[in-house]
Amino acid sequence: MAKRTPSAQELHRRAVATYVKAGGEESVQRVITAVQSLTKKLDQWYARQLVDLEVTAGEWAVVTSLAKAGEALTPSQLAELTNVAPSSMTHRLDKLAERGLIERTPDAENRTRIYVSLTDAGWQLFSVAIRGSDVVESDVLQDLSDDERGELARLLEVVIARLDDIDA
Amino acid sequence: MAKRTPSAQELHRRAVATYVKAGGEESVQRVITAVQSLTKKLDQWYARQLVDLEVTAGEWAVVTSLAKAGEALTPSQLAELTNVAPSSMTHRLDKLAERGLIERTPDAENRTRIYVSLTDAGWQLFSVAIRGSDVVESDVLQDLSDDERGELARLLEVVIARLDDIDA
DNA sequence: TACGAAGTCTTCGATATCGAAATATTAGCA
DNA sequence: TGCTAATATTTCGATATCGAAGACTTCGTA
Repeated sequence: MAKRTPSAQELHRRAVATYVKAGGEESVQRVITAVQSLTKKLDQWYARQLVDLEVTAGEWAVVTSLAKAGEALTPSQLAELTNVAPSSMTHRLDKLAERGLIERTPDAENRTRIYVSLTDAGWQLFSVAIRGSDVVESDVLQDLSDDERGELARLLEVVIARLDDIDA
Repeated sequence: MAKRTPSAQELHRRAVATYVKAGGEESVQRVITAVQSLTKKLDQWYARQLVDLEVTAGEWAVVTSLAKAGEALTPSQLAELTNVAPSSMTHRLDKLAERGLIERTPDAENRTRIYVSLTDAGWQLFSVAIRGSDVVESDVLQDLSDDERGELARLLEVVIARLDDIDA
């Protein structure tokens, strides 16, 4: 390769500069860009871990959504939560059901509706994957003290509290 | 729908609790989960904006990568940057070239290599989209003071500086 | 120079995703 | 009740993506 790959830090600086030049506000772009770069890098690591578990990113999104919800969800809700078309969910659930990770239960009260829930095997897969990724995530945050982590989390949570009020 | 959709804040709390229960560390999961939820929500908004511009998320990833790089990139580099298989990039670039947003230039020194660059139309599209999304992003951060935005950016940049040293 | 290994992009067949239409059920209301 | 609209899932055809293999070029080294 002709040029050495620039550091993540350098890429971040360039990205912010580019967005500002294109008309973005600096104080906004510094935050948003940082969040995006972090997610992109994390996604690359998750992708590798998922290969080992023989689960696609889309299937994993379904498993985590169910785990986080703590209750059964419908295919449409899962499609919304995982940013995918409802029609795509059908096949995805088929594959997950084949592997015994989820199960579909018809709603007795509304026969157009189906509830999807994690099986024990699904929970087990979730737990194994989380413990694996927690190791990497821990490494990523190693330069932040406990106080700084708390402050970072607090600031992000302020932003999250605002999310529902926008657009609608 | 049977139950009201829970707030983003409530979803975040549940998510952290779930990850901790599955074996994750709380100070880590509070941060990582917050970053993920924020990105997911942003992605949903970007998706709508991109529909208006008649660009897919994958095509947009190529445009931003080129804009941020500030120089021509090869298809492999673009595939790496946008988390996609190299073979998928071929067709994506075909579509972008058809629309006149990018152009391919063979490398004179190494004939196996092709350089991809943004056309003027490509830059223009980028600029329009950034100015549009900056509005939403500004709204998202409206509850943070300038000092808080600076602190949030600083903390995230500390994390980013660590990214390259992990895994390799 | 010669030749095998490595690098880069594309092609190919299989699979996943999308948006629109089809199917079926439920809700609202005259 | 009966009719229309809304809701929820699936089916279908077109397109996008993937991993493996192919075609070509360059590199390393004897």
